[in-house]
Amino acid sequence: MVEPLEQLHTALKSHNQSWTRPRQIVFSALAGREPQTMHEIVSACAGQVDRASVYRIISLFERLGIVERLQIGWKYKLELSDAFHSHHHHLTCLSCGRVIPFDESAELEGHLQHIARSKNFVIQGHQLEIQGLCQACATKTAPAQVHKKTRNDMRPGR
Amino acid sequence: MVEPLEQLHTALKSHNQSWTRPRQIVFSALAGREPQTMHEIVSACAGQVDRASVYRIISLFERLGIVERLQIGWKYKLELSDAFHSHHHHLTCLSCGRVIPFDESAELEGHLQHIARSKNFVIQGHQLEIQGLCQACATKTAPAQVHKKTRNDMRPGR
DNA sequence: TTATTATTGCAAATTTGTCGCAATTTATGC
DNA sequence: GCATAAATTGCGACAAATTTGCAATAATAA
Repeated sequence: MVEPLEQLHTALKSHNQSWTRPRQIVFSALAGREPQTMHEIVSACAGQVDRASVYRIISLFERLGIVERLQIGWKYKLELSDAFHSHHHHLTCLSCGRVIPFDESAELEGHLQHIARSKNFVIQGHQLEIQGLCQACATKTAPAQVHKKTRNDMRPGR
Repeated sequence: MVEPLEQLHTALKSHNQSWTRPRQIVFSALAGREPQTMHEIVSACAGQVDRASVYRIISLFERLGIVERLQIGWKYKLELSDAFHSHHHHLTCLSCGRVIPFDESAELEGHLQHIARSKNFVIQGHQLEIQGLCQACATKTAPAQVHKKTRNDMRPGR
């Protein structure tokens, strides 16, 4: 198995991008973890990489296809992309916020191609996100309800 | 066909939520239009509903499943959800930004259920977004490239 | 209507994301 | 290696987006 940092090095080099310390640090903060919010990444790099640089680096990584952002309810999170993980999607629990990755089937892939063709559309990427309740929450929680008394000037569920 | 506002009334009532003027206005700003940015919605309600209230109302609508947000490149947009439209997804052109809606097939739906079951997950909703090039752009545009000299402290996307 | 409870508007505070520019690091060619 | 050119960072200042507290106002229930 290839070292993740090696892979980053290769990826940067192949795009004529510099191999720098901050980029390694940001990458490491992402590697092998659950998708994270920008805030979490910035915190993880605190003292080592400036906030503005984290943004610039994440932005670069996105353009290079090294990281991908996914929408988790109201916020977004970032994770290393398929080249560094395997292509997958997520089941997000609306109750506890847990993110469960899953692989996509060949049939599903085929469907997308079929849909795109019918619209004369050339697919370059896709996201599939499913929300619901994980086993733990499904059993202990009654179906989510919005109660009258509930404060509602807060964001919808993670 | 049911009046959209009637439908909103029913939806709010069924959740024990108040039927208020600001909510009707925000709803109307959304009804029958393309997905919009928060900014566009706030502008559409200018003078009628305060910005903070628009945020609170959209947030409520999301929790009630009245609106859904979808990621368009770096930004997000909001649209009325399936109950007020029909259930569908989008093909987004990375070149011109056009959004092409499409319906999902029964098979696709079946796949999702199958995947969820294998993880003991109860589905409550899902999003499927596809990016690529629409017919017009696919024919006239060469595939995007990342160049060395390109400034990289700007956002990716389109 | 009146009393009670939820929702709004407003102003102010946070949070997030950007920008310019000098200081520092990488990459390159001896 | 070492000097030089080019790219990347850190910093401080901004700007935009989103949230909050609270008093005023509108909606609901009796």
